[in-house]
Amino acid sequence: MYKIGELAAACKVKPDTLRFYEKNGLLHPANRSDKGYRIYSDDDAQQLRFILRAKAMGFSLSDIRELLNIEASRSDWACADVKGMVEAKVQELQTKIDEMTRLRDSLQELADACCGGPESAIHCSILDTLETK
Amino acid sequence: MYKIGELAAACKVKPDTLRFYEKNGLLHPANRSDKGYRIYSDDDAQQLRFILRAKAMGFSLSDIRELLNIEASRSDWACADVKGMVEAKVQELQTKIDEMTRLRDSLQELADACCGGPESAIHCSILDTLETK
DNA sequence: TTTGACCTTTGACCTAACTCCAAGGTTTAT
DNA sequence: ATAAACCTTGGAGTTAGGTCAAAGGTCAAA
Ligand SMILES: [Zn+2]
Ligand SMILES: [Zn+2]
Ligand SMILES: [Zn+2]
Ligand SMILES: [Zn+2]
Repeated sequence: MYKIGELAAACKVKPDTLRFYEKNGLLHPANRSDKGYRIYSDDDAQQLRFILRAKAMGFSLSDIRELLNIEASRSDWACADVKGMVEAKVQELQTKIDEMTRLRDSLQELADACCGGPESAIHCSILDTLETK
Repeated sequence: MYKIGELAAACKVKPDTLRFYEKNGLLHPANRSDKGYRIYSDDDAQQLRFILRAKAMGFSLSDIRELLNIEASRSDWACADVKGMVEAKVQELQTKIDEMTRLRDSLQELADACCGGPESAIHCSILDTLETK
């Protein structure tokens, strides 16, 4: 059984983060002390670690809420459901990667065309390109 | 000379966007009509196109403010300054791309380990992995 | 007993880049 | 002349994931 500061320290997050997760339906402490302090169980601690691991894998908090629902009653779901979520996330990331790669290449091309020298930018091809596409 | 709605339509943005750019020091209309309407000149229109092109290349509005400063007095800057900005942006994008690629690969690995079948997720390796790293 | 480290709640603030709304004045078309 | 379509300002709301501050209650050690 942990008080909020203890669990937060153990998982290297701030107490406010745990309150935020609670407000957003991700982690409710098992109970409260008679004075109203949040008391977290070992199961809660494990669930927090689940949340943090999923976050580190790139899932949003709303993805994680879904994953926790599935985890809470695994037998109601199929592997296909879970794998589908993960693959959708892969696709989402891939789309962003592609877009950023495209931007990076355009910028690199822009940079390559500029002499990069110490003289005045009056003739700078980068500015020229931005000025008149 | 354009009223705000005309310039906005010509560049496919909303009037509110132009007001936002003005408030943020990116584009001030050349003058105002006697009744207070914003009046944009052709130079303003060109500057807006500069802004939109730079945005499409991935520059933030604060980057663009800097680019506009340079553009406004090109002779005070060197090509090296401009090229440096662009290369910093390339590096910034590259860092994000690398991070997202790492995430994508981890997720793909997670997905590959799951059978993805229609049976119950009780044995799902994805959930197992998230539960106990 | 008193200090200091905890805990509680409510609610504001942060970044980025808009987007929308309300209440009112102006211009344009019919 | 009047209605639609425009313009003005100020200020609030959006998304995501927290982070902080204020005002007060609680607990442990010296
Ligand atoms: Zn040069
Ligand atoms: Zn140059
Ligand atoms: Zn399976
Ligand atoms: Zn599975």
